[in-house]
Amino acid sequence: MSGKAQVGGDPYHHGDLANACVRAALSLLHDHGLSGVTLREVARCINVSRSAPYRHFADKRGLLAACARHGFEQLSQTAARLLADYRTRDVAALRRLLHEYARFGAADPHLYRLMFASDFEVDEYPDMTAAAERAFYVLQNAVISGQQAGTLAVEDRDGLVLTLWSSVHGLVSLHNELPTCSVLDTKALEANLDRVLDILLPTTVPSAVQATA
Amino acid sequence: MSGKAQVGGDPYHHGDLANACVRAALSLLHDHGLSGVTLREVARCINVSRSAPYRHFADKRGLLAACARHGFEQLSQTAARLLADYRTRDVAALRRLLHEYARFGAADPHLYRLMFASDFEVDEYPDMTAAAERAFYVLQNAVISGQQAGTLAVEDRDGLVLTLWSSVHGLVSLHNELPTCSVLDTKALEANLDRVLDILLPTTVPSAVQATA
DNA sequence: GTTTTCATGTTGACAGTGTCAACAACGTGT
DNA sequence: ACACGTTGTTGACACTGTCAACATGAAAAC
Repeated sequence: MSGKAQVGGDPYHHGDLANACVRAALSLLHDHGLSGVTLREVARCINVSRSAPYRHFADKRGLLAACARHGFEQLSQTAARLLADYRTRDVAALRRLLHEYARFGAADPHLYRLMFASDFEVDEYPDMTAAAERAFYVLQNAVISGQQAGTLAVEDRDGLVLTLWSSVHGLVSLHNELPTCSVLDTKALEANLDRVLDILLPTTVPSAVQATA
Repeated sequence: MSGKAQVGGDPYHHGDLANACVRAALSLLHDHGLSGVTLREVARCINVSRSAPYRHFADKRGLLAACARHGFEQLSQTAARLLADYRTRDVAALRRLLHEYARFGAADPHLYRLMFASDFEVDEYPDMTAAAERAFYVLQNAVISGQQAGTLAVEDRDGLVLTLWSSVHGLVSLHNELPTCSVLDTKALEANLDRVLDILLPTTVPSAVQATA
């Protein structure tokens, strides 16, 4: 039960092979795309034989699912930290959150694609799905808080959550996959995100702009 | 120069191998996903030797890009036909178009993913990119027409196009990739699309009902 | 009509991959 | 001290993308 965490002396029994595999796979994914992620290359990166990962993952898809899960957890943690830092719960906070989401998606397009466009079956990796669900809860709560703070007024609140998430996800996806498409207008991702949010979150400003003013 | 179109007698010289490859690949993609699309299997489907496709496509990616291109062309043709059938150019026509887009994306999730989430490089397949651009043009024109008809009033018109497309694309993507996600509320794709469009395209119905009135 | 040429299809071969069964090394409880 | 289970290794297999060398047949040149 001792968490020996690879002190370096033991060539056998790596100590933390599962996490090491995920880290190596994430690194390969970031640098060389999905086609660059090979079980054999992953093993090579961490100086382990080619089929060692099979003691920790059922197959290659299992490792990739673990990578996607890691991505979702990183996303929800980042978002939760951001929301914790800023105590205010108005539209400005929601916008900050969505910008953070966009930055996350743009920072590692290959990982983002793995998270949102790899053909995992519906109930194949419940851990991954749960992690994804947790990330969405953070966004949903931000919208609900914004509404309770009175700066968001909509009938179909869950519809707004759905719309916001679809829009931002779609925008990130388009920027990552078709960056030269004319509809993106050669603008940067966050500039376009602001255009989208200006339409989706009209600041109903006339009476009171309390947030940043 | 005779377009002999495979009369069946000639086992050699297929006659239309390039298109046959694309069709077979599309069929395999639809039925078995991307991992089921194999050059060897494609060749097998059309009774041709394994490396025959190399006379028509530089490599496997080339064939896949041709499939994606086919998808984009099908999309823009469907959309253009729809717009031609209905002569009206109001918000209702725009909604019909976006529903058609959603139906297209849901009809073949694997193809949709290939079109919007396969790591083709930016300038790698100009034909495919051009076909994609043409499809977007149809949508853009529908929005412009809707605006000219007076039923759409927005400041940033291109921003609205961007927002609509991001939303619908994102929604389709989420439905395809994470169909059980709670934010989708177990509703069908087109029901959720209506929720999104109710927010994005407030009907400002003939007489009154200013959205935030 | 013969011959040349060239696009198109075939076969053999190779390196690389995911995966598994059989084996080896190590930590651990008895 | 010793058996055992966990973890890592090696050999092997089927399959893949890809290419060079060869085969075929239709059209062009003569």
